[in-house]
Amino acid sequence: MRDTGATLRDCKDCPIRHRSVCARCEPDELEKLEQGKYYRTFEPGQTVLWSGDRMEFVASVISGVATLSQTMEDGRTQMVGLLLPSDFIGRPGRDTAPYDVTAVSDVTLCCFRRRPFEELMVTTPHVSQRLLEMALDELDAAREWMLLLGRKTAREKIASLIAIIARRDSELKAALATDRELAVDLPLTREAMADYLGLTLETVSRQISTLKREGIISLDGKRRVVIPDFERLLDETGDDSDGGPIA
Amino acid sequence: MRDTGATLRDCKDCPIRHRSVCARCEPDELEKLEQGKYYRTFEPGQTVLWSGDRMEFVASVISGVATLSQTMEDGRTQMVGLLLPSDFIGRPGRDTAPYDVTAVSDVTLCCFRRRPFEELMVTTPHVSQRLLEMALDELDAAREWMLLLGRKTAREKIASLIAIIARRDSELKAALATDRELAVDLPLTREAMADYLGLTLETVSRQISTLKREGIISLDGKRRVVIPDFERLLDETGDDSDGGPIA
DNA sequence: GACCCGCCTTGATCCTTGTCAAAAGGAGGC
DNA sequence: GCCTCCTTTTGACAAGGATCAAGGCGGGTC
Repeated sequence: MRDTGATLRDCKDCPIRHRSVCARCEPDELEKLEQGKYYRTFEPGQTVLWSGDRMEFVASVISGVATLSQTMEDGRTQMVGLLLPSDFIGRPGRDTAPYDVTAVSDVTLCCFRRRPFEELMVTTPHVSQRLLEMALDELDAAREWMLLLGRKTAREKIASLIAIIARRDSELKAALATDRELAVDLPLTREAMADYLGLTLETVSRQISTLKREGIISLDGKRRVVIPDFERLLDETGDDSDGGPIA
Repeated sequence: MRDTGATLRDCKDCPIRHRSVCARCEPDELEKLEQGKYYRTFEPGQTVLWSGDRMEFVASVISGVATLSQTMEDGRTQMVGLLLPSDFIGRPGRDTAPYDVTAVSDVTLCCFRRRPFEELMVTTPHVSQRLLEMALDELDAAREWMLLLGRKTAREKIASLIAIIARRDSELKAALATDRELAVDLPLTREAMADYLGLTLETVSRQISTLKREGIISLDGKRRVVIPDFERLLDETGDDSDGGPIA
């Protein structure tokens, strides 16, 4: 929770400028936003927000990975979202957090106090427009995840997770060459993957071992996955050939 | 797909006026909307939209129940949303349907051609504001469903489904008296419930029988469920006592 | 009333995944 | 270098839910 200070002060140089909630803003709107923002950082494992907490701020993820998760009374946990750079935390018009937000890696957030932000939304229509787009995209992602959780086998779940991370990774870097060897870092522990996929960590480990044994992936250390043939991995996801679920 | 004609012409008398996408509209905005709208009806089992179809219109559900679902190549199906009166169909800025939309009962929709609606959104801010609210609510519902799909047992899933339908039902009618006997109609077949819950229809049937045997619910016909003690049903959902999942 | 068809229930069995347990890596501290 | 802690792997076994297979109910039609 230390302040990163002056290192990231200017919105124009912000790495997520074109994809975040402020992506559509005009220079004058950006200036207004710039007034109220402040940075916060979190270390791996640190909790950003507890479910039920009052939300004093909203934020965009600038760097790092955080998770959104729900826990039942007896400890069963389900991850309901993965927060990556440019993703937005918080919901205008709601003042308690519905989920736990936990940093997985070192995370830097660009925060705004909630009230001022809500007022700002009224005066800068480009923010609410963008927020609607982002909410609808998240809704699609959540629904795709419902198919995975409800109907896919453990093997398909693992293949899907790796494919999704690989696809997002390559989006960040360059166009995806499906026929080229590809390597991705899994930002999650086996347990976090299990919580995301609705499995146990043992099953995750076993399925990864099986995919490795069959040559569909290989491991470089525990966390780095090499994908010799992306198409072949996609065959294991249960989705139809053009990548998404039939949808 | 027959036109209901003149029966529902006036927005002021619309049963979903205060909860739909136009809930926030001022009289003058409503007038603009009124120009472009038209009604369509669908019979049980009829498909409103196939996934992949061009979406020529957006719509609000006025009456009846429809489902949103995804199907995998081999036929596995997952329902990703239940569309009830006031729910919105369609996504501004996207022109192919991401999911199948199917009428479960007789359904009446209030439709707008998509392009004019999108233009309208720009000129009537109250529509996009309301759409953002609705999208965020749906996102919460989807995430609650992810917990159910990923972590709940078959028994908890059934109990949760009945509790959710009961709660929504009583919202429509009056305040929920948790200690009073309560009866709800399940608008879904066993198979549709299975698709919603990520189970097979046999498991759904067995769990309903078990809950009945234990006196937690009783059946009046196949579709009507009587809940003698709502609290006791809630105990079986796996959620914490105040109703929602810990969240 | 008899027949049909769709929906639902129930039973027997199988199989995927969860549970419990132990051991193997790997990273960091002393 | 060695120890400790945490993550991951692997094994043996149990169990929850799926699958396969009959039947039963109920609402329509003729």
